[in-house]
Amino acid sequence: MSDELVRALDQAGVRLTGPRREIAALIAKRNGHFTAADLIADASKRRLGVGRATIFRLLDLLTEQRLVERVDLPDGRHAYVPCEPSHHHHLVCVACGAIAEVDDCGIDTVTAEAARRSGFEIQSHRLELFGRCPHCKNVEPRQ
Amino acid sequence: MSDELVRALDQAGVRLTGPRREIAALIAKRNGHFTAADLIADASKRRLGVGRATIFRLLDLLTEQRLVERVDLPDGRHAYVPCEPSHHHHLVCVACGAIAEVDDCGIDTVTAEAARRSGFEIQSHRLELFGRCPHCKNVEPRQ
DNA sequence: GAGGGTAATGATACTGAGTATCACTATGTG
DNA sequence: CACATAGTGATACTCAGTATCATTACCCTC
Repeated sequence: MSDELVRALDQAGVRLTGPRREIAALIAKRNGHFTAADLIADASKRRLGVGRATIFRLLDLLTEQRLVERVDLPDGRHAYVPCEPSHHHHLVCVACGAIAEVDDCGIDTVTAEAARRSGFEIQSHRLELFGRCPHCKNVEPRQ
Repeated sequence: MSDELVRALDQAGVRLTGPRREIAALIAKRNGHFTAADLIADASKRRLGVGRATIFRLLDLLTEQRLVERVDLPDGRHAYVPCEPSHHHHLVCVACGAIAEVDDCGIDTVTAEAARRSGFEIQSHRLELFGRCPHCKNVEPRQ
């Protein structure tokens, strides 16, 4: 649950404050991606006295620590995904918001080929896959 | 030049208005990516009487027609890139902003593999590569 | 070429995400 | 326990993008 995030924050050498624990719990309670607005809504719904600014600050911190990654949804919104701090890519379910992680199965050959053709020196890349997760695929077979 | 964009707009069955021609010229004059804010600044610098709303509207229209594509920069900003209306990916030079297009050299095998492992049904994907273009690679060899 | 229906425009005001500031609070170290 | 200071929430702000609406100008028809 949220323990994992809290533990990681502790190791990062930052203070373990009440608001941070509460926000971590909110994040743990969501599965899949969420937006900053989601967390702000959650917090105000439960009347935690947590300020908007604190939520944005924690998201920045978590992103810096690579405990969370920012994903740009196809519609341009920014979402966050709690994840392993290693390099990988995300599969986003457009129906329910579930997220799966994939390690780079073969992407390196693609980037190498692109570099060869273009003459660019590639430093980083971002691959995002959008579709339907196993569950949603069956529930609404097509749409 | 901007003729290409204007011609494409004509074919799309929309009106070829003065503001649209002027914005198309601004886009043509930039090479590589640009943000909406760039165009707004250009327009106000030249005292074209073009409103902000019109610029956003034309960007939407161009995006719809696939004459321009939106790229999410690593820092979260939204940029636009004039490009061919076929499916492809972008190489973005982080130093000068130049853009190169690459067709999907092998990405399909990657998405197929990811789908197999995760059970997702993949509908679309987005691959963005960031690095240094051949010119910038040589000018400042490392940084 | 003129007339007219209507797509497009620009001004204005609005929304909503994210940031800056700053006095106050609470954490964890010594 | 005391204290330095990281962290907080309230507030106000900026900036991208959208909605509205009266006015303008395209371009189709004649």
